[in-house]
Amino acid sequence: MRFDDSNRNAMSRGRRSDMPTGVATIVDVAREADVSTATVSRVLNGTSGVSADRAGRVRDAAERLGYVPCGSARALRRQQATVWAAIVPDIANPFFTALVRGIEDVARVRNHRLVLCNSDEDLEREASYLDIVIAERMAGVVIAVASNRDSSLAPLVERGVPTVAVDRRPAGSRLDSVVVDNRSGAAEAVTHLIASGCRRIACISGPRRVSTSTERLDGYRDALVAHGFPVDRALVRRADFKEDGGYRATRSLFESGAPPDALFIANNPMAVGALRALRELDLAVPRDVALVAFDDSPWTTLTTPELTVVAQPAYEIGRVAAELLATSSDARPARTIVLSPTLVVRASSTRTPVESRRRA
Amino acid sequence: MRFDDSNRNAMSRGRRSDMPTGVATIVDVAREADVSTATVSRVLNGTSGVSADRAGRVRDAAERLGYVPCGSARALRRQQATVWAAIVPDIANPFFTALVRGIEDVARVRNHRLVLCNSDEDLEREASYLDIVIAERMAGVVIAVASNRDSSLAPLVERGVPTVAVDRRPAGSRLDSVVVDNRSGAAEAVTHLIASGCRRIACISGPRRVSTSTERLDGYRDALVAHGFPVDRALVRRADFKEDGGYRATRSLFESGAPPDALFIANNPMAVGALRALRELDLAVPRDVALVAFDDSPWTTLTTPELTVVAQPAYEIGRVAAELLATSSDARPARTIVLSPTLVVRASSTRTPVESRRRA
DNA sequence: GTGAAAGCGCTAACAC
DNA sequence: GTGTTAGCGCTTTCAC
Repeated sequence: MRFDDSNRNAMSRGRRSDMPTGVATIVDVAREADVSTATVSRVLNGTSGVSADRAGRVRDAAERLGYVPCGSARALRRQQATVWAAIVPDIANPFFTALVRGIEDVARVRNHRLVLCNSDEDLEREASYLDIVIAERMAGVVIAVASNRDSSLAPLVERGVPTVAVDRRPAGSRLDSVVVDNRSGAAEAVTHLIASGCRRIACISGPRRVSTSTERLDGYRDALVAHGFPVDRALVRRADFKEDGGYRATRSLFESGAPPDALFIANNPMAVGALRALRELDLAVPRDVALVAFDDSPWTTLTTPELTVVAQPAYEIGRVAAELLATSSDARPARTIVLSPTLVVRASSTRTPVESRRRA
Repeated sequence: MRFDDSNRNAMSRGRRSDMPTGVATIVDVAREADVSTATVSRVLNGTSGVSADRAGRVRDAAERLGYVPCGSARALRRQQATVWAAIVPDIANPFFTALVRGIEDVARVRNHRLVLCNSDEDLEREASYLDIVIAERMAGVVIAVASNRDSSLAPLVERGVPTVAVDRRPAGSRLDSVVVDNRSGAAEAVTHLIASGCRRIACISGPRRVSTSTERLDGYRDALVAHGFPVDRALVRRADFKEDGGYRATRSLFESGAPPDALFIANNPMAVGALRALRELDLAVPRDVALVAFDDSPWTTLTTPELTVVAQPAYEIGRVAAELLATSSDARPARTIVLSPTLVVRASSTRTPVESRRRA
């Protein structure tokens, strides 16, 4: 079949006129500009070596027909898409949205499209998105894994898909990654609670399968041990990093015989749940319970009292990860970049001596 | 070139063994299973008419090679991808994340992929995402437009891309859409403020180009007029639907000669900014200023006082929109589905008579 | 039931 | 500079 005997284009170009009604292809543009498809391709891809006259005609024709090159055909031919994927476990968590903004901004500058995928902390959904990444031959992935162990990044690595891990560090894979020093951040938070006079500090951490959970819990223990406090298993809860998990963990802590006088909560959504529980239990912060949570967010200064948090440089994590992605190559060895969190002390954790010790 | 003289596959299959190291194609699977590519395709697409024996061999081979069909090639051939796009103006706004969750859940059931795009209320970014939708020949779009007028959905419509508008209603296009009754919701909120004894009710709305801004402002005016209040232009601000805009509008309202005694704020991020401003100005809610905001979110019950809001059924909007998208066809006429918002009265707007009228 | 082969829209050799 | 042409990997007639 030759271009000129194709009747496809009669259809794709509307009934009577030259108005682009269907989908214009490169062939339509070529015919409209009276050049070859190669020339069209060259003009539209900025390849040099086309006369100004013809280039102008091509651009006009493309404009007139509302031509948008077909991404699939292009990707198929080039064996490479320009799309990046960001896979995060919770799109409603401000930490991850800020992180995504960081990726986005780099992607735009680098001329990459970014699509966002929400794994919802679910391995199956994550796997299905990883399949898409492979199927669409995407140009790169930034991922906060749903699990350090089971997240099967292996297929990506095997196929040489540039991949950067953020926030959570997948076990055993030699990948570029950008994380924060969770352990120190947590230790600093708990040390601060100790300094505020808290004695029974509870920790609500996340699921075992996620590195940040474990590291933040380790930091909590470090601080207790460093100050000669016992590490009481009854004061530790593993929740799911979601609001309801934080709520239930908090209730369970206070419904036990010996309630805590402080809460260290390992992420933002769980802090929302915890605060809800404390309201219901009619417990005042910081008088009855002091509180420090991981991750800052827009609303943490709107509560009464304002929340003390371990703030992560979320936007920066995303930005750095995307830069790493943009410059990734088999040549250079995998890098792990560790950024530092910052303890932001506000009213929820500062207790005057006279106020404390209400409960033994 | 025939299949068997292709040396591409030698490369794509690793150095020595059958281990899938590069990217396996349908040809690899066909060879491995000793069938034709047509048969592989039939098996993997569930087309009937393949013997159990061969089907089994194909599945085994695909499994063994870690074969993932190439989305571009498939889309190119089928002239249709299965991907849906959701384009929203602010990914950090809980309203939109909830809405996206609604879309996601339907997409999964309907076997569509969903990618998320953040237009950031920016027409240029929105346009660039619309280009992608066209370039990738996506199967459908749910969009909350950045502007009713200028959002150029026309290319989508011309090309017959199934499109559903949510939250904001694009002017003049005959599209399926799912919105809430903003005007009534706003009127109800303002009526409630009036009933609480507020006299100088200010409104912080969004940009002119967005329908929700105008509708919520109209509702505000409706309520004032209905109760014989003057509509004072000095009490109306147009901000940008973002936190800083809410902050600045609030400061400007209170730095004017005659400050309001109540604030009606047209979305959630601006409410964050407003609350921040009120804190700085040392104004107490609801004593000095009563407050009602559009959109509920996880933190609205964590502030002191809790926030009175006009809650939208965000998840439901997304769900309905996606159902509309799934069942869209040229055959049926465009539908507009209007859902109802709910006024949730909390402490930020309820003022005891004795407390009010501090300022004339 | 099964395979051969055409061709989706594009880019990149390769010819001229 | 410009055009011709061979496929990228897949689905889908069309023959058998």
